[in-house]
Amino acid sequence: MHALVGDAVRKACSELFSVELAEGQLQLQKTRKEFEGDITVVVFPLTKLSKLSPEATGEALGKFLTEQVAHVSKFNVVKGFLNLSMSAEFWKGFFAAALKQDDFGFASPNSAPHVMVEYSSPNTNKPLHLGHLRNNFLGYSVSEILKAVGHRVTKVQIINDRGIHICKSMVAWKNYGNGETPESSGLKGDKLVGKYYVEFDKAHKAQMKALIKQGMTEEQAAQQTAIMQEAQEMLRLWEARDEATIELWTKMNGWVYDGFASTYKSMGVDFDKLYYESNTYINGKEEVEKGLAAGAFFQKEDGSIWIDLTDEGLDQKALLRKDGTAMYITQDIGTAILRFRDFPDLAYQIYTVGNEQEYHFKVLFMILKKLGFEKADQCYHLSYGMVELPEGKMKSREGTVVDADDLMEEMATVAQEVSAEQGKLEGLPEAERNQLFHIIGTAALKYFLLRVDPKKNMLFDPKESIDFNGNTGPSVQYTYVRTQAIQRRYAEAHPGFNPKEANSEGHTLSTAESEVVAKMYEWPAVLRMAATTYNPADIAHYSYDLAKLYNAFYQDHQIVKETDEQARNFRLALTYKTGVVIREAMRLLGISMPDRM
RNA sequence: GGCCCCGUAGUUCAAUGGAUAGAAUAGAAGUUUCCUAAACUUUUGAUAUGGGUUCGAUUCCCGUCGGGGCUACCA
Repeated sequence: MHALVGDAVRKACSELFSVELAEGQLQLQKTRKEFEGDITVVVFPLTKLSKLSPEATGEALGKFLTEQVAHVSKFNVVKGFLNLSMSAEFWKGFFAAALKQDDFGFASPNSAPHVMVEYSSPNTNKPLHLGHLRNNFLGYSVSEILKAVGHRVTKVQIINDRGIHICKSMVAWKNYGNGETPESSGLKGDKLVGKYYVEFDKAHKAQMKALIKQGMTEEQAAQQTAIMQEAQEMLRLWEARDEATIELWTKMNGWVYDGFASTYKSMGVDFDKLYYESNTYINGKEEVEKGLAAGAFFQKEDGSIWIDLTDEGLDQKALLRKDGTAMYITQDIGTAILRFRDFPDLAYQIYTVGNEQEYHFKVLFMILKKLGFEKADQCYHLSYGMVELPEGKMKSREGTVVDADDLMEEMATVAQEVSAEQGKLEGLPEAERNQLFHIIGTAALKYFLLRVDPKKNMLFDPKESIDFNGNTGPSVQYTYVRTQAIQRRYAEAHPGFNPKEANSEGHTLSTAESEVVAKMYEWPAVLRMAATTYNPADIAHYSYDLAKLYNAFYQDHQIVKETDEQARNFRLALTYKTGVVIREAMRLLGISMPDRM
């Protein structure tokens, strides 16, 4: 429609005003719903060419377009806006074509370049929390959206399994754990390890207090506590491959992975390949050595290796410690290069990481460039905002962290309560019901987190449970369930009915019907936009809009009971296709559709 | 201190420089002898502030005020 009208307006301008439109002078937008029409030409930019008032220019264009262009049936001019209406045949023709196209809106698989999407990337010393949920849902959804527009996608995560943080948990477990295991305690593995991370912090704080009393400054004390020294010693032992340390490390990380696996399963996300920092940090060290030899980096007297980014307006940045051990950024250098080596056809990679690390990635990409890495420009930081609580940022020390498992479970409970209130699902076996509650609960959560522009910070209030009414996941699910229920009902009396084949040639579309069709028409463009901006929120909003229009249509149209065969066939087809588009759109958000609820 | 991001109905979110700033929720008023009311209909209510650019600014530029983040030989 845009292309059709765009070309026509260009032609009109050259014939009416004898000028060629420059890029940017042609402005087309969807007509606002207060006005009559489907597509609007913004006339202001054209007045300079036409040398007429905005109104007169609009009238002239409108007259030309309705007379000369097929499918443009009517026009009206309001101020400087030319509203064009497409003909009924245009909408019916579009719907008939879309109906038969099972992959309507989607590009064919592997028709676009191979991309890698990194997300999740947890530390292995504590359980996943609300921030990880936004990260995982976003990364998973962006991957699905990229696949939908034809990319081959490899989903990965880098597991931060190495470093002082895990050593802290290890020391605390060794000192205070009495051999406790997930089996003996009944705790999920990641929760158990997280518990000892907190234990470490407690002991460390207590020891600091004592040292400060003896006259040390806070900074000194933080370095000097016995337990901190022990953790640092453990890190040294780990890098030296000390057998007992590696054994403990392997065991505790194993517990964490078991815990994560169950959380990921509950979230409905997965990965094609895992990278472990404990492997990639070695590559990073090698790359840093190479860079030093090539003169990209420099070494300080104490032996530490740095990069000078002051020319770029940034600071100097350490890349390797004086004792030669790797830092966070060291392994990131190695990982980036390793990934392109693992997948030679990789066009680019996307890092789904919070916006507090924007500086880190800016520096990382600059380092890669200085190293002469040819794919340095093919790395993109998909930066997303934090999830804030009413009292501000989540802080594990203050116990204000919202745990991922707890939250998902709570959402399922709310789903159960809502369902019970309305007396639904009573005949269903318990296992099936619980599965439904999980599907509905996670839908509410995913939609809540994905409907917001990823770049923006957002607020979550744990005291107010996430809504199930209005612009929410369950509400969209409900509409889908409605489309399925109607089709089931019709099939009872008419087995073998195929909405794709049913004849509705003679049916004239009502306003509500054509609004649903017009919204459906937008789907391919919405999907492309979401893919180019890495923004699942576009898809969430679209799904809700479509569901809302369908519900309005449903409200005052008979479907199964409609006596006119052509009208009934059309409405059944519309119901079928709306269901398909909603299901596919929500699938791209990682939200699955129940058959009933 | 320096750098970056954000201030939109009571609240949570929308709005490629375009029309009368949209939704949801909360508040008010309605709709179930008819395919599931997690729905539908009506209604109240907002661009922090002062300038500038523009035919036109929530959007772009500058200042002020407010909020957040980064600025480790932590990850």
